[in-house]
Amino acid sequence: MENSQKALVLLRQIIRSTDMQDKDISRSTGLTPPQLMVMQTLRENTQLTTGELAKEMVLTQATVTSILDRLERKELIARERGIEDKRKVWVSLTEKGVELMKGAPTTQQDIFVRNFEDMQNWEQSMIVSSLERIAFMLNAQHLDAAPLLDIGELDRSQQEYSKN
Amino acid sequence: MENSQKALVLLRQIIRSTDMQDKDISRSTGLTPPQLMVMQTLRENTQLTTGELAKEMVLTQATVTSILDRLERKELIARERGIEDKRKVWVSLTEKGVELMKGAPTTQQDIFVRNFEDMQNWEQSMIVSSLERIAFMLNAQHLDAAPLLDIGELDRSQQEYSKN
DNA sequence: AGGGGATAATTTGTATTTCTAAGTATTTAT
DNA sequence: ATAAATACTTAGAAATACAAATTATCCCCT
Repeated sequence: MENSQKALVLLRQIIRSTDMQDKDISRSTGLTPPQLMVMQTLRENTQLTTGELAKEMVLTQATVTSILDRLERKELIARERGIEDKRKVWVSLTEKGVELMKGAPTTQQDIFVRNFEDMQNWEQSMIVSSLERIAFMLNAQHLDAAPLLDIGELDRSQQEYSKN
Repeated sequence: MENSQKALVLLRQIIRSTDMQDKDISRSTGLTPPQLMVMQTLRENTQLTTGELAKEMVLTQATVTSILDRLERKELIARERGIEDKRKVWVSLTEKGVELMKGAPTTQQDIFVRNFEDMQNWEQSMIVSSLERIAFMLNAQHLDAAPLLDIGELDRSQQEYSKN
């Protein structure tokens, strides 16, 4: 098989694995995958606005608002109007939210780190630079391909998420 | 930063990029992301049963059934009762489905392949073996961690996707 | 042969995600 | 000071996702 095909297959495997892991964590925390993603993002950033969360998760603000509604009802996050800019809403984990995220969610990362650190240093470096290469390529690709794909939008017949 | 942390960050970037790409393709084909995933899976496998699709996509059969309903309504896939085992339902792309998948969806992969093939051979090999390593690790990890995470299920208070 | 359990898919019912469009409040720029 | 832009929410609708129940078929065992 071509190297490029191998890489594509492996990438799909990697994405599938992380997807399954996310579902494991979802189940063990009692959160849905999007809710979990909000929690994870907040764990790493302390405080974010609704808009920043939306951008980070590649979702619309409206979507994030509704996910936050549910997390707020469960008292896992708190919303706070901005003082300096009152349009903004700052979101952060509550005590309870921090507590929940202390359990299972870290486990997976810990296992990864442990396995990763068992490798020889040269291999770690090799992997990091490979991942850098791939990440860069894929990122550039998204930017390049978006305009290309828009050409196809002219004649699509069954458009609109909300109409299928 | 630690190598392991770098790797984690890069993996997240990679997943985010592919996620954005999928959304681009979704928009250009007029399919939702899950619908697209069914189509892509079928493009690679010619014929699959509902259950095989569900397993491949890490979803329940019920969910896949409802996605298939909509794709069938659009005449992009066809269902056919198994002959040798009548419980099974074989799913495949229709002419129209194949046609739709010929456009945009391949573009992204083509760009990837083109970029990948521009690299030196030694670098291609390096990346492939790095991805192999990561894919293997993550896969093993899912299997290892699942039982661990189940322990936490005993005292979870807000369980169940369908009750949040 | 023929019943009981397992398997494959669907149906049902409900919560959640996700989007677009419209609306509100606030800030910024002219 | 007013218009445009920004940040977020609300409203409404389609799609996704699950568990549980149902239907049909298969397979095994006595």
